[in-house]
Amino acid sequence: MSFSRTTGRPRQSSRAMLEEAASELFLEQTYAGTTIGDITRRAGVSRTTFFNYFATKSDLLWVDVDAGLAALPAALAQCDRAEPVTVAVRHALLTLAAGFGPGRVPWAVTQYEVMATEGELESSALARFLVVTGRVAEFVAARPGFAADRDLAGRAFSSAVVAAAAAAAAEWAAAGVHRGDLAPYVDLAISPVCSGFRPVLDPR
Amino acid sequence: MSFSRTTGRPRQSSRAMLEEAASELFLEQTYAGTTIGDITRRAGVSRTTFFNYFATKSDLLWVDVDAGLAALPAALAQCDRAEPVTVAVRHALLTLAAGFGPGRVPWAVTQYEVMATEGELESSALARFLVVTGRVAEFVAARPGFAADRDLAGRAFSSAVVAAAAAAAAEWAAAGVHRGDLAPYVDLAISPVCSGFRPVLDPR
DNA sequence: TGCTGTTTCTGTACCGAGTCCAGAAAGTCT
DNA sequence: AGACTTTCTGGACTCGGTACAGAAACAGCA
Repeated sequence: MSFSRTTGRPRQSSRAMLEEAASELFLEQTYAGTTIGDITRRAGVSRTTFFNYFATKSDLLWVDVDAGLAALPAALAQCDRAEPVTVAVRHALLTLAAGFGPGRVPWAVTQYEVMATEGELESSALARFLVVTGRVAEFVAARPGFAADRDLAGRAFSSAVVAAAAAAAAEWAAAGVHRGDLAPYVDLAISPVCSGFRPVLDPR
Repeated sequence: MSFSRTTGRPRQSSRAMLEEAASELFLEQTYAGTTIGDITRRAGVSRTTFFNYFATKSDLLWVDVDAGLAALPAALAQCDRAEPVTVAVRHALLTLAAGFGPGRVPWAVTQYEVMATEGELESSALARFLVVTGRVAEFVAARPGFAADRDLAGRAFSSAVVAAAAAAAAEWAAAGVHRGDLAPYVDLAISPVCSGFRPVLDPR
C-alpha cells in the first residue's frame, strides 16, 4: 500500500493518459487497427513505457470490466456466513452486476461488435473468467462445513455460475443501444445454476 | 466432401507428419520452448507449409481434444426428441466424455502441468469452449416447443453446462497419472446444472 | 554545491507468431 | 507439348512482447 512515492523520478505518464489515447484511436481505427506504437505516439511517450502500465494490449479492452470485477472479493466477504453458499454467491454476483448499466459500457463490449469473427477478444476473455471462477471457488471451498470430498462439485458450481453470468453479459452486450441494466440478465441466468447446486453443496 | 484430389501437385506433407514432429519436440523442449520453425525443420518442410495445415501453433495442443469434440453434433443429433432438453444434452456430453480415458490424454493436458502459470493455454481454450457452447445452444434453441423468449435461459444453460464439463475435465487432468475415465467426473459436474435448468427449459 | 540512491523513461536490439506473395515444383488432363 | 491446378518454398514484412543499458528527474544528505 505505497501511496505517492517521495523518491525517484516523478511519473510523467499514467494509465489514464494511455487509456484516453487508446480510446480515441479505437474509435477512429478500431482496436485491431491500432498498434501499441500508435497509442504511445499519441500519448507522447515511448513504446516501452506502455508496458510499465499494461502487461498486454488487450488489457485496454478490459479496463472497465476489470474495475468492476475488482469489487468481487469485497462482495463475497460481506456475505452472511449463515446463508447457503449458493445464495451467497448469487448475491455477490448480482452486486457486481449492479455496477454495470447503460452508462458504463466497456470497450470489450463495443469492440466485440466491430471485431465479430475476430478471436482477439477470446484470448483475453478467458483470463478474466478464470480469475473470477477461481475467487468464487476459493470462497466456496472456504465455507464452514464444506467437505473436501465435494471439491469437484464446488469447482463445477463456480465455473457454471460464472459462465452463466458471462453468457448473460454477452446477451446484454448484444442487446445494443437498448440494453438497460445488467443485473436482471445475470439474475435470470444464474438462478437455475444456484438452485441446481443447492442440494449438492448445502449441508442442510 | 472432396476425396483425394486427382489434379494438382500431390501433397508431400500431412497434418500427421507435423503432429508427430511436434509431439517429439514438445517432450524434449516443452510446448513453449519449441518454435514453429523447429517443428517444420524436423518434419522436413518449410515454415510456410505449416500454416497450410494448422491455423495456429496452439492448434497442436488441441488436436486430440478437437477430434473428440468433433463427435458432438452426432451425439446431439441422435438424441430422443421426446426427452427433455436438459437430459438430452447431458447424455450427449457424457457420450463425448466416454471418448476420453487414461489411454488418451491430449497435449493440452500434459503441457498444462508443465506450463502451469503460463497463460498460453488460456487463449486457445476459450475458442473451443465457445464452439461447443454454440453447438449446444443451437441444439437447445432448435428443440420443438422452445419459446424464443427463453433465449437467455437457453444460452445460460449451454454456457453453464459446458463450463461445468470443462471444470470436470480440468480436475480430471489435474488428477495426474491416477486419473481414470473422464465420464464420471463430467457426470458429477453437470448433473446439478441440468436439474437446475430443467424447470426453466422444459415445458412440462 | 555535489554525491548517492531511487525511480521513471527511452532507444535499441531482439524473438516468435502470423500474413502476404511471387514463383517454382509436380502432378493431371487435352 | 502445352494448359491448368494444386502444393510447396523462400523471403520480406508487421506486430506484440521481452531484455537491457543508460539517460533523466527527483529527494536527501554531506
